[in-house]
Amino acid sequence: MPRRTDTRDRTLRTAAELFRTHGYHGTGLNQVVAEGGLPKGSLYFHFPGGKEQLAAEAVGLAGAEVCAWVDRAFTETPDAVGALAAITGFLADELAASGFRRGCPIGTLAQDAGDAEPVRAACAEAFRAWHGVVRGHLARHGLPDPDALATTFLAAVEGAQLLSRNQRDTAPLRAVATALAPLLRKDS
Amino acid sequence: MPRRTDTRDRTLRTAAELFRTHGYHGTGLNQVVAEGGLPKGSLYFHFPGGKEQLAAEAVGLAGAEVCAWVDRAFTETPDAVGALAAITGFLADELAASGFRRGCPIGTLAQDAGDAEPVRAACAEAFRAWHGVVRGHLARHGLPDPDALATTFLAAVEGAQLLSRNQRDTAPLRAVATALAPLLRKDS
DNA sequence: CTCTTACTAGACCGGTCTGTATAATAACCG
DNA sequence: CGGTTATTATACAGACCGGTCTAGTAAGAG
Repeated sequence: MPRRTDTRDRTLRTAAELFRTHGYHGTGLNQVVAEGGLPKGSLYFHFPGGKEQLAAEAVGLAGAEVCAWVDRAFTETPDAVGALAAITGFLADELAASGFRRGCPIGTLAQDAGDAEPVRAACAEAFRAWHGVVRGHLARHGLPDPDALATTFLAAVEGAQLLSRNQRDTAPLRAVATALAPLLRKDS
Repeated sequence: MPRRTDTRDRTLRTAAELFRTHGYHGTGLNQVVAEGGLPKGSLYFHFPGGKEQLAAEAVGLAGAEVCAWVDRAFTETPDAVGALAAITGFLADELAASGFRRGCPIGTLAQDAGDAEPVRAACAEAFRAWHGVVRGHLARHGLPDPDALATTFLAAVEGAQLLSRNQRDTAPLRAVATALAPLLRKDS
């Protein structure tokens, strides 16, 4: 039986947008419905698991998009330093454009939806996939200990987003891009 | 007029503990009162600014403690590499001991209390102070570009806490300690 | 003892939260 | 046409939210 409306998808995207801005507990389902002009009656039809399922699926969606986008950043630049610069640069632009309101769709939920196990698991899975992509590219460039390096890459980018958003200043993202560069050169 | 009870201080500590565990919106004031065995009637006597003031002051308190502790880590170790290892090691132990429940008292609130301006400002101030301490020590060790390096230090530690907590594994904190070390040696 | 001030008890407000009813509508299938 | 399934409308339950209010207790000052 094929789906006949796009309500489910629109719900997911509206929710993802609100979650990354206001966090898990800071976002109400009524808010999601209102913001997206969505039919309230169908919320628990499409997501019988309630808010937790909604958030978990939103994280899954965002995670896949981030992975694809990071992968593209690495393939479209000659080396890892360029990829890092592209990634932090894009994040900085996006952050500033939103008035420093929208955070990372995964990191934000990872912080305050830790008690909702399905959401936590979805975030962990997204981070794992993201880490795998970065590690693969670092290894391809012949960098030493790509596993720990990829983890540090992720942590620094995630932390820099946090700092930049909180301080309403893209400086942390830019600082990470420059300070981390030496680790991403072959001769380090 | 001197204070006659320690209620205010106990409220602050209970709130800080709950906030770093469940986040800003995930923590209710009734919960704070119940958890700490605190007099509900006096909540708005001590904190007329309500939840926002409570959270902002809790962040201030935690921020000062973190600063002092980081400063000690740097003075008690011969070089920056040792300090980073001590810091991440302690954080990993503390995190694991709490069953991966308690996050950074500043970072957690910075994520999901961004709309509560006083709380956001308190977090920004705490990060600023923390950054100042680290930058000072890195400069003292003669490291180049201590400002950006300190920012990266902070971002990586904060991000690693996020990852470790979410994945219920101290590996990210340990990975950051090893991968970031080359940047903290004089001959880098 | 009296008075002032610091503090607490605990009920209560309107509002919002997630989640659940029941029933209506709308499309496809035979 | 009838029947099945997909989807939505709407009202509401029950709990909890942050915050306010009034009344009162108790400790120090004079």
